[in-house]
Amino acid sequence: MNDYRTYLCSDMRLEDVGKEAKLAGWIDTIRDLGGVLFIDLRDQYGITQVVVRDNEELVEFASKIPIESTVSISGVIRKRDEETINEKLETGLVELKAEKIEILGKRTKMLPFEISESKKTREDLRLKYRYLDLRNKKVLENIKLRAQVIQFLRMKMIELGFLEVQTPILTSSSPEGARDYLVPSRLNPGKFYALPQAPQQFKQLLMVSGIDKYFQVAPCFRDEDARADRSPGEFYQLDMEMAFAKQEDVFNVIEKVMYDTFKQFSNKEIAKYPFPRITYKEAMLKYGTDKPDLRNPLIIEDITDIFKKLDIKVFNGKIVRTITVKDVKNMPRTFFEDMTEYAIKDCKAKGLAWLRVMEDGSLQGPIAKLIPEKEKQEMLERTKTEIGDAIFFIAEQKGRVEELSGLIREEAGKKLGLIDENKFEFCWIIDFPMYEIKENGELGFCHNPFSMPQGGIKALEEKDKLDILAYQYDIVCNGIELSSGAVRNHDIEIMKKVFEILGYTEEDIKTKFGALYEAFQYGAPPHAGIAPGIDRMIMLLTGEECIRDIIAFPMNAKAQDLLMNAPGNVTKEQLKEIHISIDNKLE
RNA sequence: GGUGCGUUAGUUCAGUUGGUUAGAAUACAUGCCUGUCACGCAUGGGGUCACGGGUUCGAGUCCCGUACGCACCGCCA
Repeated sequence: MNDYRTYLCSDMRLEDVGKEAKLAGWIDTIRDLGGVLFIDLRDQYGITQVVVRDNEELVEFASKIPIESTVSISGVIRKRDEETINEKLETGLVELKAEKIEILGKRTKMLPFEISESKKTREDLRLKYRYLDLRNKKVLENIKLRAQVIQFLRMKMIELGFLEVQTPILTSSSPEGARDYLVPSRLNPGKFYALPQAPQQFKQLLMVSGIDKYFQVAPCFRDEDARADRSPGEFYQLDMEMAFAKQEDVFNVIEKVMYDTFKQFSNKEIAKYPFPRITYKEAMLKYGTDKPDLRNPLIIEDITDIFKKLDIKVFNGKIVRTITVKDVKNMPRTFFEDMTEYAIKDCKAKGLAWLRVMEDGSLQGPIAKLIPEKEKQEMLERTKTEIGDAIFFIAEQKGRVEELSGLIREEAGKKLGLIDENKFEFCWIIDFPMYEIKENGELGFCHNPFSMPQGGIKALEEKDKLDILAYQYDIVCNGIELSSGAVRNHDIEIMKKVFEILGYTEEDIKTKFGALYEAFQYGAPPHAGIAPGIDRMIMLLTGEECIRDIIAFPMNAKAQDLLMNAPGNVTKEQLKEIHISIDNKLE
């Protein structure tokens, strides 16, 4: 290959025995046995054992090289003896007998942590020395997988006829929900660019331009707080949009891409597409969430009507939902007590009623005696509860009842071991409402204002506002929301009406979405799209629970880059140039 | 902005009811060892117990505050 190496550390095989060779890499370990010593030499691709012997001077020299230094070692490839073969290594049948060792980059400082143990090390330290953390094979594997996944996604999208178009990073602030990152403009004093929260408006404008199928591995920027599965600051989406397309057209593309990608990079079982389509309303009722984990077989039922006929204090005036757990006759009473404690402590519920159906058909549990025989039978039948099963009861106000029953469903599924970790279960959540009542009691958009309302102008004029649905959908996998998407509203008249309902004028639309508003008056195609989160896909594929583990140079929870010291201070001159002065009170 | 948990050797951790010289593993240094592969063995150096205050005869240990870290809530096309 070149002066440093003629082989990679993963490549030597039996057929190479006898050849002169040169390897370059990092010293992973040195095993010094006195007269002979072994070096495990590591590069991105693998590890090869180097043996140093029969040369006192070279052995002495090698034994003093600090591990994690970079070296170039030349010698002859030899076959390992039968009893010294290492089956754990790809290169384990051979080794390089060193004749010359050259130190290329000596490690002169003490390592802040052991490379092989870096995943167990304090996170801020790992991030500060990320380049060392990335020497760890397991950490590197995630970054390699990420590269492969992104390459595969690109290839798939191109195969399906999509065109990758890059959209600006320096753009204007958009009223899309999250906080913007702002960038001051030197040439335009007092004015600011914003980094895109998503290329939403650009991709819709591309549709108006005549781009038929757009996609982009798109960086997105949002100034919001982090979570374990949410990187602060920046993240990537597989952004896509299709002209002359409806909801099902988007589904067909994404189902193929998701299925193929997950099939390609995971051994877990994936249900073949079409993925189940679940309406928002049904999801909230049956799973208590708009991002259900379908690996969990438990289903929530509504039996409010049965309790309406009775007069039981804790249920009166409440919506009553149940979760039937099958075959729990051998579960100890503590299971039910633990569930109740979970509901009260972790979910801030007032309580959690439950009933179990005993061998003789009798009911046991805190509310067993309060329910008359007729209603008992009706309840068991409706919830398909049989001997050996049990029911949990969730009684709450609307809104809260969904949330709480969703949490109970999730916890019961976990506790009973019902969740198959070897599966990916995708689904679509469809028919999101167009509007919802916000916390301040006012009507607002449920998702985003770009979505096309179902039923058009007619529905907007005639229907109860809260009953109006949008062509708005989410794709969910194992309880994780990968993305939202929508059929967009490309009709100015409908758009005006949509905003008018919330009290916005045409002027407001012009101010907020000027470019789109204008463009849609020059012949816009109906279009639809979606933007699955790439980071979350990779988390699912790697099984990592922390988003930082699948990003090469992640920021910490406070959106700081500990390696590069960002955000950092700038000089007065720099500030002056961009017409910014810092409020002294902040310093 | 709020809540919870945490902070002891370079690193990962232990440290009993508050008790006298704060330990282990690993890393590091030195030495021994000719077939190891997480080599082994021996010896050694290494500590502002996060910081500040308080209680106490005595604080790594109990209390209060601060800082930092992580998780969660709020927030999040």
